[in-house]
Amino acid sequence: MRTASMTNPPMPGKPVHTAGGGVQACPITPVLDIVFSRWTTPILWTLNQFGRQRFVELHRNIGGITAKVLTQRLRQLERDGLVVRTYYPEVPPRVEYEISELGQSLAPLFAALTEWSEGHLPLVEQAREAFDSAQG
Amino acid sequence: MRTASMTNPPMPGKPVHTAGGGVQACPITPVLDIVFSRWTTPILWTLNQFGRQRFVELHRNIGGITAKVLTQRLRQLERDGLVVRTYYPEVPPRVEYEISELGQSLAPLFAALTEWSEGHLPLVEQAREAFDSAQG
DNA sequence: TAAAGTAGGTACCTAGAGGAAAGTGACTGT
DNA sequence: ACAGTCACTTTCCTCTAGGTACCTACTTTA
Repeated sequence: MRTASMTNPPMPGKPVHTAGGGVQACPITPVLDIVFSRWTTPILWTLNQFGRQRFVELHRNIGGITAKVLTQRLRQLERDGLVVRTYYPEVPPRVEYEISELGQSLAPLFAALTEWSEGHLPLVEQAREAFDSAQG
Repeated sequence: MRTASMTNPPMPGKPVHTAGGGVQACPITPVLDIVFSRWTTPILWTLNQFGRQRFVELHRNIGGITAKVLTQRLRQLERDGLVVRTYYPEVPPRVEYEISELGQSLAPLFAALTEWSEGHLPLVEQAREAFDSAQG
């Protein structure tokens, strides 16, 4: 019975890490919804890595995402100021996406995550095998 | 019509950032499923911040999460080696959770995310307002 | 006798994100 | 005349993560 949230209904398909009425002292949950929700990270990473791209290029480069969801996520990222969309009213229409300055400020975070991944993902895999062989 | 994945069905409720058949060159997606999926971040952050806690303490400190999901996420984090669970077979049973050494290696990442959040979340909020007032 | 606390387990159900596929509009090439 | 391209948009449908509710076993307290 939560009252309808007063914050931004306009954008559809917003993922929500923070559930109903949590006090959430955790300061990094808001970032998750913006940067690390489903599909946003591959999009930002691809744009940051390969630079300005058209819609279909991006679609091919990411792989597995549907056009509908890609559009949704790009709108969301544009609204959040992380991605810049440029529309050329030519005929076949052309749209190009690039990462914004604000989006580029995420680069160190991505680098840190990649580094952690390289160093510690094998340990996670080890832990899983140990856990699974210990339990039935 | 994807063939049933051969990787770990044992653990229920695994969130999946990487969809069906993506090539995913993006190197940080695996980390998202482990560390930054729903509820795992608040759990890890709370354990890292306030240290070893019992189940109900954790439940109260996080807020908004149900006992069932908290149990699921804690099992998953234990399996991944990020959290250590200690069971005391006393008569009101007692269980204590603490962050593991591997989990502590995430602390710099959390700090970096918090720092980014403090510096750039206001800009995201600005961008949203600008976008919303530009569009109808 | 009954409730409360502790750490969950289990069964059922719903909301909503995300997938598949078809439509759109304006023009170009054959 | 008709197909094709691009960047969506729309409709329909499925799947499942997560919520609600109820259960365990044991002891202490009212």
